[in-house]
Amino acid sequence: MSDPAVTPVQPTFDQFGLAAEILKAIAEQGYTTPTPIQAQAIPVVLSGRDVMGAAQTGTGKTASFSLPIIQRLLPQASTSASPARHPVRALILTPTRELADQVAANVQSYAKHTPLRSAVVFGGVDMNPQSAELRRGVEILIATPGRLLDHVQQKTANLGQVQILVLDEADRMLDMGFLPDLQRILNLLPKERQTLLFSATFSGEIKKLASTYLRNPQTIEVARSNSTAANVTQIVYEVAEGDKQGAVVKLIRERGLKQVIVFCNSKIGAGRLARQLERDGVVASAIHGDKSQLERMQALDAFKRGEIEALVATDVAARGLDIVELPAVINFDLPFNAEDYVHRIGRTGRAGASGDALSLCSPNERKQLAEIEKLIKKPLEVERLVVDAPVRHQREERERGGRRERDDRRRSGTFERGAHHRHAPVDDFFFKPYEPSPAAIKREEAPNPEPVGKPASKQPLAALLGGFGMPRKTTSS
DNA sequence: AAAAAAC
Repeated sequence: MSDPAVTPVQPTFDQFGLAAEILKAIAEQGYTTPTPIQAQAIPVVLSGRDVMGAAQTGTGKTASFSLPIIQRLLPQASTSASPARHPVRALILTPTRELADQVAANVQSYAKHTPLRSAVVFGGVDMNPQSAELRRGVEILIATPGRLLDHVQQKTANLGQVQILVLDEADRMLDMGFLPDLQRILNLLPKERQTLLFSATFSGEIKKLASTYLRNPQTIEVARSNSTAANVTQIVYEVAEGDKQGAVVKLIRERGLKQVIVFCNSKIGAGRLARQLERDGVVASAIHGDKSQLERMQALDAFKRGEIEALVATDVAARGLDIVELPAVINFDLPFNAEDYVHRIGRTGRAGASGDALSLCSPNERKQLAEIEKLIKKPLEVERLVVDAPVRHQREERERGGRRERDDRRRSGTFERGAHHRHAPVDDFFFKPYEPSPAAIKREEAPNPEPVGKPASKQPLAALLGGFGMPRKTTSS
């Protein structure tokens, strides 16, 4: 579908007629050439038209709306200190707090040579500093919906003069059940305004939202939706569920990964994996919705500063987060929602850099893998990954089934519970035969040896070669 | 099925 002829002269930021203060900030950020979405969106936003934008994160989407918004607000910018002279004129809504924070940092840097003021408000942190900042007056407000409505109720935010609204990651906001909040916010805004809607996909719901709240929008689409970047190498490793942790350590060590996000499907799983990685000598930290906002921000900052090797995350970090030049992401679990796969691996291979997306797939995740391949319209390369010293306790606990005590889960990861390890794992055939390496033998002699499991010879060779061909005994209905 | 987001 893409037309190779449409890559003419290198465009520059000068061509848009942006103010010198903005161009200066862009240059200071080290940007010279607009990305495709920027080249397309900036003129349209400057013209005042509504926009329906489809763009992956990592395509320069934030600048594509921030820069022209700043330009459009600039002529009205007041240097007056009076808060009344600084009503909210542009409102940017995002689904997650981290994304709000990040967009705000970008806006701040683009507007730093202008008199425009920006602020960010989101939940999980003290409202008072936010209220104080809002009272001082801001032209550009970045927010998550819930906290914004809170401020509206407290009368610290007045949306009556908003001229430009941005709905960033709109599909995500709908997924997260923000529609009622969005509707309430939209009803507070002037009808006469410019609305920019960005979404990874144009689902029926998104189209409905757009037809209700956008006026004659210009559609902008860069890179087909649901596609994955060509510069990202995707590998799927088939691995038994209980060996995933060992597999992560192995991948990090073998590939010498200094900065990697490891995605898990559950908050408990993410917390547990982070602790286990730490025990294996990987500097790791978890980020998920049960962590306090402070912990979340600290983990993210430490990761960005390179103080953490592995950031173990739920899908709170799947979208929008921009960590420069992330060399790799690992999917510890395959996401339930195939679209989330695209978002997760969008964390690597940013802005032309190459990246690796490494996914662990256990036998019971075959269906998810198939869904992903269907969505991205290409088969994924599947390799076997042999883990020398499998850590089996997790799987055993799970497969012991009903006998599990309620808080087993929380304490899993403790090796000391030897009595619980007497059952042989049932799905060892997955990557057998098991040939212990010297390191594995050493570990077998360690204080709490794991049973190695049923001899592999009992399993048909086809199971080994075919890998995913074996049906898994269902453990529940 | 799980995650996210206001107090």
